[in-house]
Amino acid sequence: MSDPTSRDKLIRTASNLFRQKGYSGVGLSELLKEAGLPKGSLYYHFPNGKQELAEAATRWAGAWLERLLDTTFAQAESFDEGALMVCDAIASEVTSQPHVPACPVLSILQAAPLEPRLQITAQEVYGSWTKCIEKHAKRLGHPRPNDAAFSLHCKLQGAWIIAFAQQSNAPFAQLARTLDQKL
Amino acid sequence: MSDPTSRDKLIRTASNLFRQKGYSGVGLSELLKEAGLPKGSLYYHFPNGKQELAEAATRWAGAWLERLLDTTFAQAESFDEGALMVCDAIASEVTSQPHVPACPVLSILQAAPLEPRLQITAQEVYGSWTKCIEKHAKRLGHPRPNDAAFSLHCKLQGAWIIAFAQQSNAPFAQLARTLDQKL
DNA sequence: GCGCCATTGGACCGATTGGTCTATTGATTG
DNA sequence: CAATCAATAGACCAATCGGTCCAATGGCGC
Repeated sequence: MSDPTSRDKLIRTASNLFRQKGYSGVGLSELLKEAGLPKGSLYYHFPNGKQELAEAATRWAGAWLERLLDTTFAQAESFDEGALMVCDAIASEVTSQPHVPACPVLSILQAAPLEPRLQITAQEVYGSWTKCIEKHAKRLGHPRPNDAAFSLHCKLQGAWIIAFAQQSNAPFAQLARTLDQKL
Repeated sequence: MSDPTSRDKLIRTASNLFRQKGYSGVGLSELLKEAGLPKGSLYYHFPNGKQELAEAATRWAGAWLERLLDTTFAQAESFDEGALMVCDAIASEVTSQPHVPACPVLSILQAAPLEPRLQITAQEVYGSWTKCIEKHAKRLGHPRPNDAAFSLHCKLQGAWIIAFAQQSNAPFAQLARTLDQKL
């Protein structure tokens, strides 16, 4: 059939770069040079070009984070404990890289006015995360699963953005502390 | 001396556009056309071009939001009440415009790897907000002003991003609800 | 009315943008 | 071996990018 490593390489590289510089901040030439692939490969695997690649990269990274949320929460015995574990999990994932990457959705968010499909993608990926957290909130017997999931999602997003701005995982550490104090 | 309306017009227009499409998503020609000014004016008022304009626009909008935080919290009689009022205040400001704008700092955040000055700007503006909230937390007798300020800042940032993605103020309404329930 | 200078207007530049198109490669078939 | 076709390689394109530069403008002091 086809070589999965080439398409995969494009998605991974796109995800990395977009999460650092944003959709509009990354040029195709830069992306392809980083991936070590020619332009022909991009438009073979993604006929709609940059937008289609960005969507695929965001969904790919989005699914990865959803798995992280799901498996982490699965080990928790209470919602509060799960929230804390998720906070630590994201913090360590984010800091394991030389450059602290932004949330995958953030990369395409500001391109939404230009590319309507990306706005839909962003909403769907956000929705999948909230739903995943809500599922575990329900399972762990939280009285208001939906509100709890939304609240945690908000806090994580906020901490992630501040961490990205500071290029440090300190905000995640502080978020963990405030979660502990129920602030 | 000089006409303040021209420089001002550039800053306002830049702030609006950057908060919709991000720093890299806005071209100079588009910006100048929107402002109704020629290129000469931009480089007269901002010799360092786009980057300097973006920094000025972010600081300008940052100071505006700080005033909003300050005056809103000043009317509160408890930290929790202040947090709720601030949430509502931002929500109504954001929804009063045809396009829900992102947080001013977000516009330049993804350009930080390219323009180091903008990263410093982002950190300073974020810091000014947290400090402002912390000041009021202290005044209102909160036991942990710093953690409380950070936590509220996180929640607001998170809700703002989700509101931007959905182009709706519903996330602010839900945040207000979860604040009420101390989630 | 004249000269000065802050400001504007916009032509122009090389570099880069996202995208198209065709020639070529190379592994897999018959 | 020949034919096929998925996949790569990269030349090429018009459009736009951010930035430079200088001539024209216009209000104000003399």
